[in-house]
Amino acid sequence: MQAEKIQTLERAIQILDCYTIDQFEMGVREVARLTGLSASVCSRLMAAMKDAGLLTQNPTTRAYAMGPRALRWAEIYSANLDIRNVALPVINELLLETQETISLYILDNDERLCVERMESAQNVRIVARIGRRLPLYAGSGGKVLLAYLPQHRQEEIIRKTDFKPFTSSTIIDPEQLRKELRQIRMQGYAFSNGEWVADAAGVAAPIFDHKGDVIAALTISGPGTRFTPEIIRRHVAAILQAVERISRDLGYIGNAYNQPQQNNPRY
Amino acid sequence: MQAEKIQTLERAIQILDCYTIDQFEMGVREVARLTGLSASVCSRLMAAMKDAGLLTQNPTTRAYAMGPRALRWAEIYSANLDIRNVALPVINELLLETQETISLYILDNDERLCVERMESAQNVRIVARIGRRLPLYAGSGGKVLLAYLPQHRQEEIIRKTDFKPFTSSTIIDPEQLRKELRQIRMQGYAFSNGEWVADAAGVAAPIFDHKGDVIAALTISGPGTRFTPEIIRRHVAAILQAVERISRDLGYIGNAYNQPQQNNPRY
DNA sequence: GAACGCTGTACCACAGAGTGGAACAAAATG
DNA sequence: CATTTTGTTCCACTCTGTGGTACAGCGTTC
Repeated sequence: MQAEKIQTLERAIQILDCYTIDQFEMGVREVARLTGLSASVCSRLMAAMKDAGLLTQNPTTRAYAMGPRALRWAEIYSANLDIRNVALPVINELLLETQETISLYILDNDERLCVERMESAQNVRIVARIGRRLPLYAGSGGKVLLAYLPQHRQEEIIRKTDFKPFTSSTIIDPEQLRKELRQIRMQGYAFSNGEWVADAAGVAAPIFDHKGDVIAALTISGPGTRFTPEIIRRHVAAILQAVERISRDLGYIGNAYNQPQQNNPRY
Repeated sequence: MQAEKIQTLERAIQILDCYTIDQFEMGVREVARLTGLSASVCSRLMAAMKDAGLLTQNPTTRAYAMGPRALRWAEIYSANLDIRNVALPVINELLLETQETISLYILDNDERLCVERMESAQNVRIVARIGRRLPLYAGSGGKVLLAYLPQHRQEEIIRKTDFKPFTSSTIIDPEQLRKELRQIRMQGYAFSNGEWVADAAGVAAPIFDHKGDVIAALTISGPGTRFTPEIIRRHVAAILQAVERISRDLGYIGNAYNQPQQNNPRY
């Protein structure tokens, strides 16, 4: 089942993964250094990827940058991700209502993956990036996804996790995390302040599919200074209403065995 | 310079390209048929791509669909496409003002490539798809890009083009196209009605970079029935104002040798 | 329920695709 | 002008990827 890796493919992916939002232009040699591949391999692979449109080459610098070819693939993936489609209009409304950045995360490979975001128009705002991967133990969205996982999966991930203190508020004690996850399950939403990025706060709530499984987390995030107790209360109410609508649109009918949020003041 | 193709890479790309918005789930054998590759090759490559996250596999059907891996690459490409970033807020305003679908196209490989779109919220609307490729000779956006190309490039593309009548309104006579392109250059914008999709009309205008080259086309599109002469006049005014702002934000200072739109009533 | 068609995957001998060190020209740097 | 660093090309070698075949599993169909 765990098939043999295709070397060429792995290497091509490795090369593309070198590029980031900040490091968006890199030469062959630099990529070779980062990947540990030989310069000739990188040169040939990257030239081929240029021909395919996966990379572009600056004619003067001769350095490479990301190309447009992946756009269509990403679009196809997104288009057929039905959570995203259902959530989109609700996210839009939530943005108008809260004036903060709204993001949608799904669980992918023991991490959370941002599949949609709409950014606040305010000058001071949280920028989210579609396609970005973040840890599960830091930030409200991550904690929500972790909290609603089946017990054994949750425990497995916590045990595997190498806790790093991104900020002074990051939860690095597994026992404290477990305690907080229990509380999140009880109240139906999560709150965080500066766990992943200092000064960034957020509230998050889980989205259920027709089977009653949690498949995504919706978050409202912004600078911590704007998250006063009164505002937090309003955001919690807004996000609970939003995830309720999305979950129902996905065919979620009630609460099977996830004993969630019915004893919460949702409206 | 035209390096030898990397077979494995080409094949992997070929496989991913089989998937579309409508055909988003396909089995190994079907992909093999479409690509002409052997089933074993497809199986192995696709299994590897699954491991990489480029594809996902439905555990019950065993069929494959697009995976999330390409999201990040697309995001990196988009993030560093400065036209798009500059255009985004203007597109947003244009959507609010016109209530029609707004799209941004760049020239890529003798075709136009949609790199951004915002959709009208109206029930009857044009749906655009980021990453989609369309021909240059049909539709307002394509004609604009073609019109502002250097003469020899324009001629080269027209000669290479295999004109297909997508609708009864599609321009398939090269001479008529040339005439229309000249007019577009003179008036600074393009209009089309049902050239690419019947019942779909649009207006488009060019975006210039700091060198005075046209790097993109912005379009307003919607059902032809809504495009009355009065509305068209309003949309033309709106889009000219929009491309003016975007071009200026990109460092476009005036009109170098592209002798464009200064003798038009822009405001 | 047997026979069929279909699926995705594992196997393995073989060919050739991809490798990587060295050599190259062209810029950039000192 | 020497030196370093860039991306690319070359070519003999090797190991990667190939594809025909076989297999197991699932639905239909007779």
